[in-house]
Amino acid sequence: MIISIFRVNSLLLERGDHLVAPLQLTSARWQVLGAVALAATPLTTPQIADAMGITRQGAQKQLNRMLEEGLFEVQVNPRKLRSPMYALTDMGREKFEQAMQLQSAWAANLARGFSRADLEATLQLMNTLCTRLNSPMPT
Amino acid sequence: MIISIFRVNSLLLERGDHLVAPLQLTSARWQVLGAVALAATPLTTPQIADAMGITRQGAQKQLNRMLEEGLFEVQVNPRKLRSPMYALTDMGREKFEQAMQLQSAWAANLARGFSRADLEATLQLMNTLCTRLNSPMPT
DNA sequence: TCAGAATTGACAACCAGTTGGCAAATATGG
DNA sequence: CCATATTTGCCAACTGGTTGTCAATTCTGA
Repeated sequence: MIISIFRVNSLLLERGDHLVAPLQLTSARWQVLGAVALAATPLTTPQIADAMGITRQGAQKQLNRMLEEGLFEVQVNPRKLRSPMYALTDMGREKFEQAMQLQSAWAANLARGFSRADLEATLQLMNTLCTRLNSPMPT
Repeated sequence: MIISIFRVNSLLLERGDHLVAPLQLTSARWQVLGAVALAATPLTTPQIADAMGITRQGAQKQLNRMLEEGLFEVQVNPRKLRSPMYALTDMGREKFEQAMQLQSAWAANLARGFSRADLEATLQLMNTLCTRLNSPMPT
């Protein structure tokens, strides 16, 4: 099953890349957009990294590039001058909307034939694996 | 659920790396070992890449390094001089055995509390996703 | 208050994988 | 048999992500 997960993961990334390529996006950028779009307030780099489950440096790379591309704008964080908060620009919001639209058709097609219960059972198993993989950290 | 899969995947890789680090392995090398160990006969680079679901260049990189480390040996392919076949050395076989031993305890712990049916249902869903992600290739 | 700890951004080096180009070897069809 | 197409190995550049280091900022507690 682990190997299946590897396989599905790499296929999802590959197909996801193709899906959003017309929008000048990649899976990675799309995830960053999503992290900020779904948050109630602008986020700092470390918060975005946490939300994505990657390191802050990895998130920073994408952020810096997407800043230049005009998808994000920084808001000075009054409490922490070192750590600006990132918010979507109108352009960024629009990109995300477009991506979500493509994605919903794609996901619906992938999920066809599975019941809600099937999907939820799988999701729950995944989440359990997540917590188990996180908890015992025998450094 | 897609995001959960991303999360589980990255955690599995990270933990897998830690698991086999004492053996001077990484998840990637371990997968290459597995591809060859589980095959009936020695494999060529493209076959290994296919088995792993990566490109031949990616597989080649690992193979070249693991050749130097003595985990693999090449057998001249009588039909195709350009494309040697890779077989495990005794050392390579031993490494793989050690990794499998570590892995079985790890996997059992991850899977605790789930019934065989749960796991098989999830596996089947994953495999279905694999085939759906593979089939419609609107280049 | 202020010394030490933790957070954060920037930078560089690295890993795993991809793409693309090239040349050599192999396969295929007329 | 031979021209052409495919497979294959190698090389280089790139992407996304990691680790490590450094310096600047912020937080904490005595």
